[in-house]
Amino acid sequence: MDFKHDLFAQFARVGKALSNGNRLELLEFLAQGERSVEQLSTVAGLTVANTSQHLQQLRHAGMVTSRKEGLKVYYSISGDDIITLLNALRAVAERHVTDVQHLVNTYLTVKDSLEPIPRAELLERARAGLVTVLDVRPAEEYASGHVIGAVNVPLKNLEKWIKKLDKNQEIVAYCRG
Amino acid sequence: MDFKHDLFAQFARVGKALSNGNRLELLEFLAQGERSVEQLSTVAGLTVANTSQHLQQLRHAGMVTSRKEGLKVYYSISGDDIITLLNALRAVAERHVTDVQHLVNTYLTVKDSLEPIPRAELLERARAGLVTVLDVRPAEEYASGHVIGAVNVPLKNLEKWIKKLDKNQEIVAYCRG
DNA sequence: TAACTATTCAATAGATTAGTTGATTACTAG
DNA sequence: CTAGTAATCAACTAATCTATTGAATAGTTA
Repeated sequence: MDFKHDLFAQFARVGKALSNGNRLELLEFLAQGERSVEQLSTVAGLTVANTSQHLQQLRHAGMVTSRKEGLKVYYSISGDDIITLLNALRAVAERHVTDVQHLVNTYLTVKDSLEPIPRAELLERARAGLVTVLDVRPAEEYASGHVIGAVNVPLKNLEKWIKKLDKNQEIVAYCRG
Repeated sequence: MDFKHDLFAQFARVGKALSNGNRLELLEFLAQGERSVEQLSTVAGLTVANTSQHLQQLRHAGMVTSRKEGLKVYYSISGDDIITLLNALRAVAERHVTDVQHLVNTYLTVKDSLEPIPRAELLERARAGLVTVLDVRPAEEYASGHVIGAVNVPLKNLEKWIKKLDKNQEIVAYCRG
């Protein structure tokens, strides 16, 4: 009876798509909205060809869809369940992979916010797809100088989310370049 | 700035753990409760050494914990967030990987339930760790002769879940051997 | 039509992963 | 102490994956 074996092999197709850091990064950007291959390649620091291939793997796993418009091909997340999956993955990594906690703790402390950006500019940059916004406000558990989690905020929520924050509270965004 | 790169690489550690069908199968069994290496190896059809190595990868990714008691080592899922992650993964695979739908549809139809098992026996077998219980009742969308999803039910929910079902409705369980 | 751009394809080399085998460790029971 | 059991370790081969390179395709613009 190979049914079970085959079934898990198919589940693993989705798992494989998540097994590479660059693909996860691409997915996180795509979670913020539709992006062209070129945008994705520059923001992830990969060659265009390489990016294209990763995107095709993601498409093959059913996690992204593409649409051609003129010269450009725009990729986007293929459903909300993908976002749910990414969130679950991040949650597990943050809770259980000690290196993640270590990384976050050593690179980011509350005092030296990496790059305080005016919120208007932040929104604009996020729209342009050049920034990944990470909510790194310290969690209750760790209030004393260390941040515990970095949570990606999809673009559509960003606007609301910024308004909710105290004007004096800093938002730390991680951006390349 | 390698922070971002490193961070995604760590996230990918969890993804890698999910990238292999055998590991996913092990996780599904573990989702039903604590199991010894030997139990896991027989139920997944792997050698003990191979199973042990997979389990260590899972432990390294923080997804399972182990506890030694006498000669045996018992592994278990390291938190509810792992269950959440597995559910999210399954949901994506079922929705987006067409081969999964094809597999489920060709192997299982409503009429020829693979193995109708008396519910008492089912529960007992599940407790023994020899069965994976799949809820394959047809979803609304596909009501006409095909099942759409196979949902794994953790053991602790199984009892309640069985009671809720109409006595006449069949449960299809997939079991090895 | 010719030049140009964005993306994909195909081939390749190096790195990583999976499964097997046989030895080794840790523990139990006689 | 000896034999036996459960699990892990170590070494190895085959298979798969990643990134790079250069060529090919499809669409646009002059």
